[in-house]
Amino acid sequence: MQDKQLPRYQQLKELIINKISNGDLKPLERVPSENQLVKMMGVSRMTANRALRELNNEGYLDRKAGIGSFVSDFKVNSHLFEIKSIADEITSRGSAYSSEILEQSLIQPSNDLIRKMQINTTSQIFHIQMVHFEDSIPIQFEDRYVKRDFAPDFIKQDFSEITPSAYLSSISPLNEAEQVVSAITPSLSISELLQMKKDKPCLLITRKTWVRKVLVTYGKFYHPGDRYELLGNYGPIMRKKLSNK
Amino acid sequence: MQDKQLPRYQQLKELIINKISNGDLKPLERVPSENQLVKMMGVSRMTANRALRELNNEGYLDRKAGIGSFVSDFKVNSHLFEIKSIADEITSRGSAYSSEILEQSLIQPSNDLIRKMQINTTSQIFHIQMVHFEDSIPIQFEDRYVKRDFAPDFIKQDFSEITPSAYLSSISPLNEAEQVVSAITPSLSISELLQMKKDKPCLLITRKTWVRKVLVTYGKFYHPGDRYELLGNYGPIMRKKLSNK
DNA sequence: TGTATTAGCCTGTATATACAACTAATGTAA
DNA sequence: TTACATTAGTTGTATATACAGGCTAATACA
Repeated sequence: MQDKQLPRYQQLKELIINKISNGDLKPLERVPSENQLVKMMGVSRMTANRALRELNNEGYLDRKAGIGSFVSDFKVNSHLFEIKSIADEITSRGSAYSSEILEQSLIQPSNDLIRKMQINTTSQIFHIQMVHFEDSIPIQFEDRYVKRDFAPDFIKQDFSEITPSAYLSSISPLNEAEQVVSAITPSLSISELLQMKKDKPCLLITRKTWVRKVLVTYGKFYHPGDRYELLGNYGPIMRKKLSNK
Repeated sequence: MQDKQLPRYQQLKELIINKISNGDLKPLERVPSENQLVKMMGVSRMTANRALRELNNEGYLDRKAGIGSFVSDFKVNSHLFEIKSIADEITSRGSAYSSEILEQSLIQPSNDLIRKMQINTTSQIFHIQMVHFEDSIPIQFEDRYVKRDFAPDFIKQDFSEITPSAYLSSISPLNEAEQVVSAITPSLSISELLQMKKDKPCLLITRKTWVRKVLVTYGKFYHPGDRYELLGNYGPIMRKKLSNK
């Protein structure tokens, strides 16, 4: 695909990111030190340093002088939060997660969708609609489209076991996203799905996600306004301190 | 304030950030090259390189091999968007900006505010309420509190000339923020201020901003749901390409 | 045994050096 | 004039080296 090779620090970074995202390296697990990378990978220490330092800045790792580098226990506050699965979010609050799937199909995209997803007319698109519950209370209605080439087995998945978001992340780390947040009055059908009172507002998140500059999913996520808030941190990543025990 | 001095690459970064934020360096303007910084500042090229490279990663600069480094014409999509002044946002859309100030005073904080702003009971806090208009249509109701020590002259400012957000940024670059976005049904008074129809939803942004780990402002920003959307980009910053002319 | 020291590993920073790739401007030859 | 080559300045990457400072565990010593 890409004819010229990436710089070595970038190769190092991707190697480590891949090990994190496929589970080879688990949160809080130790990652090779700079000097180990020097020996293992045949790079200079400064190159290893740059790779680890940037992964630290990007929130993948936690580093501490005198101790070492460790996979970050992130996904909570990180700038990657938008990729976080709603199920993780709910369970991390100590609540029970469940879901109900309304539709899961392969469709011919409408003209509107062709424009929004920047595809050609012959492409086929997966479509899923489901409701996510926190302690049996509906917290999100998900209406998502996924490019078929990116996730050819999307249709076979059991999304009561793994959320679409988590499944897509397992295929490849989603590394770019754009989201538009707005407040709307929901349509009657959505209002009923979310068990909302009449005329109550809805937080609508419209999100596009890219992998290597290629758009792979487009989704709308409706939340009851009185049951959901969207948290964002900006600036230097507020990272958990490493415990010293 | 801080007893031990910052590393040199960090000093370089802050020097340049300050020149950008106080207008010494304007968008698209050239910043000293790495070799110029070597001569001017007496650092090695790698140190200058690190400073400029990180400023590039953080969205402050645009760099191009063979050309140079330039102040980013950002504030549109950048991760710093939350600091952007609503006035800039409106004028950059080609609309006319105006505002109406409802209150501007020095108050004794309530217990609730003391908790939210992490202050002690003797502190005094500035309070401002105003409405921002786009082409004479209300687009935001701002309800903001500001620490007195951070901006002692806050009360004297004419915020029909400069928005509170822009004024605070001019004192010191705000480098950390947390915002919570929610959808609410506005109170009657806010609904009237924003000239909204009854039962229409409101996008509420609650934002805290820090300077060097110290919270300086706490504000609530109400937007009519049908007239405002919040855009966020995540992952590698999507930066405008430099034109080559 | 208990305590202090030391050795060794870790990250963090800083420098000097080198080469590659890109761009703009200049000089040169057809 | 035009086309091509050269040159100088820029960023991008990579290496080798050095020292500082944080932390841990082994060691030496009382």
